[in-house]
Amino acid sequence: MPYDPSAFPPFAVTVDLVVLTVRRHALCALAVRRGEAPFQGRWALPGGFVRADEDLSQAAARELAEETGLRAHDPDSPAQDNGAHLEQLATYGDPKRDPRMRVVSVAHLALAPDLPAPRAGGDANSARWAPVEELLQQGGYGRDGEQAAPLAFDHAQILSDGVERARSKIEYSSLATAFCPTEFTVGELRRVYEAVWGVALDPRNFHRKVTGTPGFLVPTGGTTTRQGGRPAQLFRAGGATLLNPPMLRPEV
Amino acid sequence: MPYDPSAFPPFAVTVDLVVLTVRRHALCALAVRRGEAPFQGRWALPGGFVRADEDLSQAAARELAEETGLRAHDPDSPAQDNGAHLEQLATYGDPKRDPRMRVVSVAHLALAPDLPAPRAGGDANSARWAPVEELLQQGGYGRDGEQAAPLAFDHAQILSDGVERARSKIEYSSLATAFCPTEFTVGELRRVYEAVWGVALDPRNFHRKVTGTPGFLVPTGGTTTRQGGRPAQLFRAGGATLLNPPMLRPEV
DNA sequence: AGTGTTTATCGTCAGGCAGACGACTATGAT
DNA sequence: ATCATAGTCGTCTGCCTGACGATAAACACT
Repeated sequence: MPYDPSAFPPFAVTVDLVVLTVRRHALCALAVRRGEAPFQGRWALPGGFVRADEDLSQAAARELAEETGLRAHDPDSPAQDNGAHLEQLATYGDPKRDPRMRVVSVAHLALAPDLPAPRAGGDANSARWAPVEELLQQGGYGRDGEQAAPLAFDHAQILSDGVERARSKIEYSSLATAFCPTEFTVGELRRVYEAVWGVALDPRNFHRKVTGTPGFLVPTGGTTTRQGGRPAQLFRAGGATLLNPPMLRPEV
Repeated sequence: MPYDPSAFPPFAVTVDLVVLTVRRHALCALAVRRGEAPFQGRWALPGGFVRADEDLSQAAARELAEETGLRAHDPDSPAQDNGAHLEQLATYGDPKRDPRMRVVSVAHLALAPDLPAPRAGGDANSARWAPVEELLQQGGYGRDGEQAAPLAFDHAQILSDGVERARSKIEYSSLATAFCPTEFTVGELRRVYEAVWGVALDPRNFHRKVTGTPGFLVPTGGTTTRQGGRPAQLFRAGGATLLNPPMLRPEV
């Protein structure tokens, strides 16, 4: 059977980003305000079309840089620089997910340390970090008394999937360090786990666990008191990516 | 900015399937022989174009049924009928992955019990179950002395990712039962783990573990001697999908 | 200077689970 | 009858975790 270009329907392909960070003890996601129909004025996940000569991961990295200024890690290289972790999440292709046309969106998950205010084309009003609970709740009112309209398109589902991926992945990998600055303390890392999982962890058992896992943390020699209290040792992320045995998420 | 249909490049979107099963103590994948260029005559993963009115999971289920006759489970329903497990794996969109045009492929992973010979349009010579090692090795010769040419396109990468997903997922979920018929013995389930992981497991510890995990296995009351030796109890898959604590894959 | 507060860090102890492995049971094959 | 094969039940030991006590080192008060 010869190749027939009319044998398949054309699609638009986009990348959407779930960019997560931890701010003020809460798991937050980057949201942008839509300036055009459909869903004009509603919050959405950042994203855009994949270009003709671009790989999917390249498109995701480009969108991430445009929205946050972050460079993405190559997932295969050691996590040494200050870039964000970026990985493919899932692909969403319901025929009705975009009322204009057939769009397949390849969602990606990015984890970033706490950043300064987002810059979206210089318009501070069109992008923000919002707690994921606020973005995912149906109805109700957000922190500023603003009506919490649901996210545009199927972005609530995408965000929910991304959060669940992050929650499970910090169990068995060292990914939680992607939420931390280059140097961090055990307590700061513990507060990441507490924010992402929404639970309280025992500081003593947590300290024993993370410092006892080979390759997870590397002491830098320095200390800090930026959290108050007794000075804490500073660490960098070690080379290990898989934690064995994993961190255990407390029961419900 | 108004909606501009020329603002994005058109893509073809396909689904490719990694269909795994366990045959003769080996993890096998379904491969089809390509009848047309490019890669004519080479083995490839089954797959096809997503239709204009179809969701991605629908397209994957349709392709699975066309290739194997299996109906796919709804991933949210209990695994009671004899359908196969089907889940989205990852999406591959390198601009050069198909020399003809820009194709984005949404790969799916299917796990099936041992099946009769595959039927691909009635042509028994164009589809087969092959051990994944054989499909993934570069060069060398397969079981029948046939030159083991690499899989077409980037299908070796897709297959490799699918196998890795299956290997890790049977650790913390009850998915290994998807490789078994409706009723199975503990020994048969253990041989599934051994084939997928490529290791030997202690039959006594394995028996203690799986029968002691609540909701994993439900005894049917029957017994069988189809494996020889002492009659073994028959079980069905229980309702539990997540195993906590997980099965532990032995160290390398 | 002393006291309280906060955070970090070390230790102890009991319970649970996994790996190693012995022992016994119930079939079919020779 | 004996053997080979597979299944099932126990035991023991070591490791890890959760629960918690205790100490250390900073800062903010008074």
